[in-house]
Amino acid sequence: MVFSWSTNGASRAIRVDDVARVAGVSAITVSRALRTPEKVRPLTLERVLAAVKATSYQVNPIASSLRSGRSSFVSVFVSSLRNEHFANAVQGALDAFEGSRFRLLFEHTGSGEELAVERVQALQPLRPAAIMVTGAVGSVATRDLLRGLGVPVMELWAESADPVDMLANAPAHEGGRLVGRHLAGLGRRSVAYVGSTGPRAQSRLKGLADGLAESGVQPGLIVALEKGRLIEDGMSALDVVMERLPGCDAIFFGSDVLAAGGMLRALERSIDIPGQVAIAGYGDLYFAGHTLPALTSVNISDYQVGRRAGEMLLARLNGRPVDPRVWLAPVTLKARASTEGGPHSRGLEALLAVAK
Amino acid sequence: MVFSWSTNGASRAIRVDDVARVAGVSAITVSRALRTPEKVRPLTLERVLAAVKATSYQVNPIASSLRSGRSSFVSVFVSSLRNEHFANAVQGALDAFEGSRFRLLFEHTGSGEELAVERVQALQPLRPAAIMVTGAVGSVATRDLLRGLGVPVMELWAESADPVDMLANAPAHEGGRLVGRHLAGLGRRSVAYVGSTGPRAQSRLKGLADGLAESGVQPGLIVALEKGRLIEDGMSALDVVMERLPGCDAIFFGSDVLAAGGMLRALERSIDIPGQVAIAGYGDLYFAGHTLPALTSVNISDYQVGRRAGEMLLARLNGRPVDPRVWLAPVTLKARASTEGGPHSRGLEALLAVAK
DNA sequence: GCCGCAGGTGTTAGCGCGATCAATCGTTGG
DNA sequence: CCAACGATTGATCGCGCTAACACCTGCGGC
Repeated sequence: MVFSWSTNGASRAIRVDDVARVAGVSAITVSRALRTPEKVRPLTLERVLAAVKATSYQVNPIASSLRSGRSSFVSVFVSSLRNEHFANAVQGALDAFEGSRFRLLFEHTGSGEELAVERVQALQPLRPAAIMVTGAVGSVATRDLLRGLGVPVMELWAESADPVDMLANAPAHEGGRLVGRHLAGLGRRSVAYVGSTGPRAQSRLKGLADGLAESGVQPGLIVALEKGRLIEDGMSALDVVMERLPGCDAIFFGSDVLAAGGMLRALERSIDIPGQVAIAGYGDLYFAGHTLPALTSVNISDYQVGRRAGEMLLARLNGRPVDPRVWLAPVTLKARASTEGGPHSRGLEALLAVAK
Repeated sequence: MVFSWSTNGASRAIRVDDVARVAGVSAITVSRALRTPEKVRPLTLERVLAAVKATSYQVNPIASSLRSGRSSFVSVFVSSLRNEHFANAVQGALDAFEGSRFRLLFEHTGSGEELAVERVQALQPLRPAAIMVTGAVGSVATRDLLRGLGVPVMELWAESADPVDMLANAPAHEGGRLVGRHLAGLGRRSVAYVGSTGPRAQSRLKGLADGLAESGVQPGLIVALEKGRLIEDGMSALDVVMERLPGCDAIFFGSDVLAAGGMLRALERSIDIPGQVAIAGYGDLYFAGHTLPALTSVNISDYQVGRRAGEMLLARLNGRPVDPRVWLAPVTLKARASTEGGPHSRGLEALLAVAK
């Protein structure tokens, strides 16, 4: 048996036994001191913690997971980090877990929009401490599987009225309603909606309709984009709107990027914004306040949604009850020049004025 | 019975023994069939794989890690996903590992810019299969520690000439040089640089200087922003430049967001772009081609950098040698109207023309 | 026949920790 | 002083897998 005492070689990692010996207690007491300190006498705790510090001991999460049947990983499903709101939310969750013993583990999502049953099944051997899913969990089979895992589940950006467990979201319906009310309140009567077709878009659209209805207005046209995410998509969507709803005096785009495209195309076509057509976006991306004219948009607190989601999960993981289990982020309308009066209220004419 | 483990939590998970029994072999043979199939007779392999399928067996990565001393996690350090380029790169890496047995694990980065020694030490018990770090690993202690772990290390977005192990990057020096050459070639002679102070910014600036030098031009002013990331920072930076370098005829911003701010402020101050001042950005974010005037920028293939980094790591993890160990992404100048002739070549006047 | 060798498979053991239950300690009241 | 009890601490074992080694088979060469 080769056993090296050399200090310069690949020295063996410190284990609970080593700490136990230094502290003059048994291994299990070290384990308890670190996991359930309230079950250890204060004096003992102190000695153990001192020994931990002295030996630079770090718990081996792998061995811990195998024995306890629970890992310290929070499995995260995110369809794409190229979506800025998703990326910001994930960063929020990361920040929430900073300093805790939990880490975020990215699961492969596959190509489909829906979270596939097999993807959840693949989680089982890992025994994640919690699961975070972007978007609602639609299929009943997947919901049952998730519940069966017996761990906290967080649905992010989900519109579901009946979450699997916990949910954090900026309610799209409310966002849409704020825009509808705003547009109708400004006297707009022929309103088009441009956006994708997912459940969040549906809520947003429903909200828009409800907001408009307060003033007796109905959406005049709905342009559903299958995969519309680019500025170019917004540009061509504006053309579609102007062709199919000639008297249109307001367009609500499902994202700020689309809205920016719409404004650019309007500029090209000499359509006055907001004079002829008011334009509103969704998401309040960093550039929204700086387009010309400044883009009216809905702020959805993306970072906060992820941050709060992380905090809720962490609370549950630490044994604290979380109530209520649904958290809705503040959704605020940022009314800017693209829909109403303001420094650039008359669109291009304002640019001229600035340029003198 | 595929779902038996989920519906009533009582049922035990499938283990190697179960598969072994079905296949009529020993547990170790099952393990070998899955990890090193070339060491198993084809006929046996077939029988085992059939049994795996029949039992819906999934390897328990936790137990595997504990025994083998090597996990299937790739530890990732990213300072912030709010940086779009970083988020895109991470998505690239995620896509590269899709379908493999490896998963990305997000490590807490702490507040400091540099990767702290303790953060790497904290990895030790986890035995990650590989490590991915955003930015170069500067400190010698951290470098030694990383090497000591004996796993593949990937430095992303690092300018280092002497990587710890592997490196994937869009060379900032080259990007800067392209801009310098471009600006000087257009006759610009009084060039300012606005950007942050990190190592990548240094390379970019060095590249700019080299590119300008080809035409005998030197940077006329360097504005170092400690934490400049917002449009507003770009706006105020333009004011600084115009005050301290009155004859300035070109500004290179370290990011497109800063550049957008600069252009907006120029518009407010009736500074003609590119007539009076040419403006170039860096990163070629999605809006760069759609500002007015369109923003000249440097495309850095952010998604590809992460994707390729993931592929290189995966190759090494699968035992294939990776050579060369440094991959430099294509860096291309997207020359647009903000620096040169084109549809909006005369800045505001072009807007007027479009507006008729 | 016998050895040597290599490819294929099995046996044993233990990775490091914590669930479980047993043992011990300290305190209180009679 | 001792019993009774709760509060601490300890001994044992196994979580599921695979490294290390043992063994077994078949084959070629002498």
